[in-house]
Amino acid sequence: MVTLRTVAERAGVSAAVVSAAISGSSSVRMSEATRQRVEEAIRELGYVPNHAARSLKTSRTGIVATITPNLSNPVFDEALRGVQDAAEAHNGVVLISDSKRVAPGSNLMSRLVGTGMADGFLVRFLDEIDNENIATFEGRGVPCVVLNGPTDGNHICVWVDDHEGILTATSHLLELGHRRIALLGGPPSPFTVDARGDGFRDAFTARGLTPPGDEWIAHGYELEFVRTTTLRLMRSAVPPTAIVIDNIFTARGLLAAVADLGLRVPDDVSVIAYHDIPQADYYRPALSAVKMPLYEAGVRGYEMLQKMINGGGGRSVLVRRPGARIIDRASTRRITDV
Amino acid sequence: MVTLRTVAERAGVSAAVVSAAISGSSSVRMSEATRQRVEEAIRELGYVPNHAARSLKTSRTGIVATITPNLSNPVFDEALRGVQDAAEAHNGVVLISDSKRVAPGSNLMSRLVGTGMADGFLVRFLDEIDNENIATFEGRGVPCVVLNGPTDGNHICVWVDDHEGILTATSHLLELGHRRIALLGGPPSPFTVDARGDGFRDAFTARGLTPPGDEWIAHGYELEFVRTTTLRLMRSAVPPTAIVIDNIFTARGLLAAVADLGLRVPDDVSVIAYHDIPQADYYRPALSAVKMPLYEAGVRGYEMLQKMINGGGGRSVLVRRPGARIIDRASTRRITDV
DNA sequence: CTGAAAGCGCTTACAG
DNA sequence: CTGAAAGCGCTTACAG
Repeated sequence: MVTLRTVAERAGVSAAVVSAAISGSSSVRMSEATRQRVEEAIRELGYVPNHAARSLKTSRTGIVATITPNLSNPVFDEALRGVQDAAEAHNGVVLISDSKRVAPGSNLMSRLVGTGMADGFLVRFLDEIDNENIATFEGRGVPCVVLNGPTDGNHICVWVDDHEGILTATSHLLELGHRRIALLGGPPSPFTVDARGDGFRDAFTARGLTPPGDEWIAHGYELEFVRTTTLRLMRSAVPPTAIVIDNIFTARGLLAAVADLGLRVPDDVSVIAYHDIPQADYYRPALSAVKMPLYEAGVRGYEMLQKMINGGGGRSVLVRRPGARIIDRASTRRITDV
Repeated sequence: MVTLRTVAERAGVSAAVVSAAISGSSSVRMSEATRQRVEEAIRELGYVPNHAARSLKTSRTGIVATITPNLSNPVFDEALRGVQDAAEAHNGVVLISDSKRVAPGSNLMSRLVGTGMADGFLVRFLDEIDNENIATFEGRGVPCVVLNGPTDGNHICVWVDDHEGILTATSHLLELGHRRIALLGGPPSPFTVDARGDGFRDAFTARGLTPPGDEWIAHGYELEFVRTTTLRLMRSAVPPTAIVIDNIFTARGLLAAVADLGLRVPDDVSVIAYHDIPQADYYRPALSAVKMPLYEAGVRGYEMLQKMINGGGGRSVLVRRPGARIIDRASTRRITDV
């Protein structure tokens, strides 16, 4: 194995000089000629610093762990891309874990927390398990940023503005003439304030309209829940003419139900999905969606976590730039009379 | 910070005893009473061994890195679940990376390789970039197992039997009476032997039938490629009555093209997808698919990698248990005359 | 401008 | 059955 020592000997300098040449430490200065010699030796030997030794000494790993409920849900993928790009820019590495495996008290959890394997955690908040995990991190003083959590709660959260997002989606439908609109899906809110429901209702009240009652708002995240709820909604005496579905991944459950009833989108129901994914173009009809700054939230989450790792205080933030944007495809239509 | 020393002092023993109590090393023996005392001290202090110190000493991290082209492709998700479960069983941790970021010569690549951040790599093989990455690992003597590679090539590969899988899908269509069948999608084969194409053709020849010509076989992995190819195929003078699509994720491109032509599945074309995902139930029509032992391949890949990490020689293997299985949903139909 | 020394928190022969 | 010592490969004051 090639170590610092090997390089130092080859270059005819001490280990301290090699170390400084690599990390650019200011406490050790050297001539340009020396630096050149060291760099040449590094190249010739193919030297790479040992990660374990480095982090033992510095108490930093450069690794940030993300914990997310469902790896193959493409909605989180975009936020994750932001996290990864930010990490790359900071010379960091991202360790991705599935929260089903990082249950509180699990083997993996205890290996991750407190061993110094990672400098901090980015947790996608969805349900009670995540909540317990977050508490575990915070209880041990491990830096932790929550993605998709309430910014007015007890944790440091970074996410997009769900209120604005759902309001934008709903407003789009209202402007197309729809009045009988349902809000479907989205995780059962673990927060005191239900940002999604409020956004939905506020779109109506801002226009002087009475928002639909609670029977038009359903919370749940499973495809099967979305499917059966859509069935119930569309079979009711006065069915909705449009549905806001959170999110585009679970929209498949809605689409299946509509097809099973022999109905068509957008002829019989308009559909707009919360969050956008590239594949939406390939749905038939292509799904209209509201695009949120998920990528930006990922970047911001990483940066906030770094700040906390470096001893700075964390602060919850709602990422609002760029704002919610309608990506109009083919699943909504204008209606004149109902 | 609570260290080994703190625990040793609390328990009134030396550091060596604490270390042995934790790792079960056989070189140090102790009385049951002593072990109890140590364990109590560990519990009281909430001690967790420092990962960096441990791996510096042992040259093992317990971390395995997986590199995969597309995190949100649900097909790989199942293999990844296998990898993660196997890791959990071995007290290991899985670090997941996106291969678009681990480009050869990239920052991330050089941080991952040779620094000892991970003990070994599991690389999902798809294109030229992955190929270069694999070469980099092997060139540096870093243990590496390739998922989805050719078992008769130069690398240590673990994957499922694509020949059997596509043969099973094709046979299913043949048994339903189809003769004009196309094979669509799948990565352009980087291998000398095209297992998928062979499986397709062998299904015909095994029945004494002449397999379709090359114009009925298309290789490509992008949704757009699948869409335009389907368009071309279905618009030809004598279109196929059935299509085998590799894989179920790119099937969306096919479905979009069929819908755009005003055709219906399975009335106008039967469709069977290679690889199965839970969401297939929610496609309309629900997509029939061939389920492969992807989970098992993930487990096996992890285990093979561990063997290599421990100095054992690796060996390419095709995971064949359980064998390819048809999950019959609603996208294929029997035809009597064409 | 450069080198020698201490030490990060562990594990593992080795000595008693 | 238990303890003292060396050392994994780095970084960082500190001394020259």
